[in-house]
Amino acid sequence: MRKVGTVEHGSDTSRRQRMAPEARRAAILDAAQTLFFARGWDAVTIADVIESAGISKGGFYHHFAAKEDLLDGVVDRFTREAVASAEAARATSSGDALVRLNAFLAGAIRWKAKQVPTTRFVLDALRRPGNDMLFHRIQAASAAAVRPVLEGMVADGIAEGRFDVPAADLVVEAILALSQGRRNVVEAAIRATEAGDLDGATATLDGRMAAEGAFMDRMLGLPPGSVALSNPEEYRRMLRASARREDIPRRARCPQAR
Amino acid sequence: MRKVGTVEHGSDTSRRQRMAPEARRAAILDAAQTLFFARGWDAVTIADVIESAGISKGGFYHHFAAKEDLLDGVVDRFTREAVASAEAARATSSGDALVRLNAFLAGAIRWKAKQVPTTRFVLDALRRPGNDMLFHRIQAASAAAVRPVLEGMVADGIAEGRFDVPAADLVVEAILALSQGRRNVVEAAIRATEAGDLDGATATLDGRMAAEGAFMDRMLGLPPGSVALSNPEEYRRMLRASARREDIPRRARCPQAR
DNA sequence: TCCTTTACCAACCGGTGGTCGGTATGTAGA
DNA sequence: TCTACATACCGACCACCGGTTGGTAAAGGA
Repeated sequence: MRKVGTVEHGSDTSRRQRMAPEARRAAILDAAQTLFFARGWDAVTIADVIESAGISKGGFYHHFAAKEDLLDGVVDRFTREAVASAEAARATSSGDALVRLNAFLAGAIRWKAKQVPTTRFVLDALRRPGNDMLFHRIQAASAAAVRPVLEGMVADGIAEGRFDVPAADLVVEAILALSQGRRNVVEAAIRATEAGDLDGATATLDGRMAAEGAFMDRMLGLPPGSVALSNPEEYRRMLRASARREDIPRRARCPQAR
Repeated sequence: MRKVGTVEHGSDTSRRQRMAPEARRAAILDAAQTLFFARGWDAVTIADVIESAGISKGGFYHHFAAKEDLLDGVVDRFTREAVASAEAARATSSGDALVRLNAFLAGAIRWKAKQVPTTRFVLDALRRPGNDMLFHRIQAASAAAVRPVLEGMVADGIAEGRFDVPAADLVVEAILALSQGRRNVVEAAIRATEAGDLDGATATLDGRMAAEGAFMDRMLGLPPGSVALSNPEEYRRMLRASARREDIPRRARCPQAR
């Protein structure tokens, strides 16, 4: 038996409003996502989350069994968005396989651009130890979500006799890897933009995308210039938008500087 | 001031043997590596490591500033081995760029085969939350170590007029991604081997490697069959060897089943 | 022999994820 | 309207983990 005494656990002043379960869950998830993106996985404590979400520790553990469930929730949200975007791009586009592929890729890039805050965070945090987990999970989940769509498009192109590939699954793997490797270029471009060199940043990013297009032409057995990823105006617009956002403030206290 | 009293800190019975710094460091690193590979990053505590290495907590922190340094040490070892293997393959091979590339790839695959215990661990643990970090670090460090070698070989081939590629850096990215994506196939092949289907496993693995070769032919602008990765006899031998090893035992106590 | 450095130790600490007994707010049936 | 049960929520408490600290003894040079 524990010595609890006559403590009034739920005094009227401290008791919070009762919310619908899904709403409370979403609110906690929102708070957690913001904090994770600002500080990284292991720099965020349950105490931070419950303070930000306005709930007690016990209340938190009523909705989530463990801290890891927060990660799952955030990653799930990303995955769902990516899938929805990819499926939408696939559904709305018409024409032959190449046209649809171009539309899909453009849509995916545009979705990625909307994720610049996240990207920015990942760029900052990639080398910081505590964020490996969050980064890895998001990347793996996104790739897993996009892969089947890409596979379908490549298979369609082959079936239509439009694409000529020796190994379709390897092509998909390579395309996925390219989009992940693009991160470094985007990082450089964003930094250059913030440093004032919008022209140089645009050239860098557009050059990378043109090279990716040429590479995909080669992989899919298409004549050069078929996969059209070069789009300087759009990239300029994206970079300019990315430079305008504010950084999410970091935690004030820093327990050990190491 | 802390109340220490007259405690005998280093009684004769408990004081350990004094070792050479590098030897002790290596011993701790060995213990840590075994534990990490068996249980994963965050399931291993400092207490586990020091118990396994036969040293006190204070002694541990004399050699390592933080738990993360253990990770760095383990990953560094891997990276160094990969680099050494790659450089050796590059140095010993003679002939034109294609011959050297084939020799290099064969050497890299053979090195990977020696890592089957690790691979086995990663395969088991990839979905377990605690190992994301270890997995991600090893993969990133290996890729970072191999990338410059690959870049050099591709550049050589282009300079010799042997390869025809639109974007060399993207080709390297794709090759790296292919070797990482191969993991899933290796996983399936090892499982099949352990289930008794050595022929099927060999066919699966060799098929994948043949496809990778064909894909690289395409990327490098070479006639089909140039990059020779198909080698059923060797893969059969590797798989048979991989099936013979024992699993590292897991931790006995499990704090919460969750 | 003395002194400095170094390898090592045990106790301790702040903080973190997670648990537990208990309380208030619904809501369904009598 | 009263009662009974499920559920949203609370906050004190706990085990334990990574890391710090003050101190000890062996090694090694002068």
